[in-house]
Amino acid sequence: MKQALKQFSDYIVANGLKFTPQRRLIAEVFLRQVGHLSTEDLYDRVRKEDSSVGQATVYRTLKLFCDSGLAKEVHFGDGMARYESSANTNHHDHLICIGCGKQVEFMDSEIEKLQEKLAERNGFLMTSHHMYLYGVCPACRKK
Amino acid sequence: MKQALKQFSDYIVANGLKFTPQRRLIAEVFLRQVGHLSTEDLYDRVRKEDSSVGQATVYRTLKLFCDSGLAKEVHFGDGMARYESSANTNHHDHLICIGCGKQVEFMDSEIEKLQEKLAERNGFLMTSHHMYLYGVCPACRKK
DNA sequence: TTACCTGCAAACAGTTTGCAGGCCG
DNA sequence: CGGCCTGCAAACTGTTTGCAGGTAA
Repeated sequence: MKQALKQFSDYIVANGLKFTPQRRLIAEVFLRQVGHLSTEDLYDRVRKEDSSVGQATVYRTLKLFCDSGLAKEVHFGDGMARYESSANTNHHDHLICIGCGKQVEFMDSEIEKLQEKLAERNGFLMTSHHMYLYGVCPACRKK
Repeated sequence: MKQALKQFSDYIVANGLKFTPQRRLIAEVFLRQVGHLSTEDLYDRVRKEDSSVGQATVYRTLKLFCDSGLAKEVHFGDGMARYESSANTNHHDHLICIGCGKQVEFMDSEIEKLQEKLAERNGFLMTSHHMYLYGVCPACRKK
């Protein structure tokens, strides 16, 4: 079993929960994805492999992913939650094209350092952050 | 008439729309606020001065604020839009306490510069960004 | 066996929209 | 006077929840 999936099943067992076929399937499909996934996307993909799975189960399982540390919820400001695996991928931020919606993920340790400094300057102990840069991508700039 | 309010009425007239009492009231109440305001907050405040105003009008007027450049929509990831005046206040980002929800607004030109550089490095022309830092505020750290 | 889970559908919260009447310009 | 606006309520969208039956351990 892959590492991330094992981490999930361990979490489940450790908390007296059950590692059901649905949870396994949802986790497998989710972990296959490199970037982020909306709940609906994930639901559609899961249903392609087992059409009997309910939407509520997907929602509930995604919550479980977050609790277990397997996934993280991210928001792009369009009133729809998205999730990304925090097991395979490292922390990153988002660069989003306002023309075509293309998304680039990046990480800049210099910015990260400044953020922590800034939080500290305000007396805060920083635990996490979200950063979204919006702009026009190379392809859209040519149009 | 205050500058920001004038900007709004100008925009309205310029687009062949009407500067109605409701729009005026909503704008006045909105502009009175220093930080950000949820739609519901604004609705409640407006109703204290004129209880006949409908919720839909507040929603529609907030959209109009955004179109006119008077306000900007911001998201904190709790599934509820908030708006802040872009007329009186300069651009800023948010530092949010995960303990008590306290919010500090800040602006750091060093970070801003790095963000633009980064976007450019990816071929993007940056137009805007959102940055949210989450952490524990001084008061909550002591608990 | 017995929690815990599931799918379903109803419930929810925030937001949008259709409509009949009202009012600004 | 005519087109834009309004309040109301119904519709919508993403998400959550109650329930009765099913199932992992």
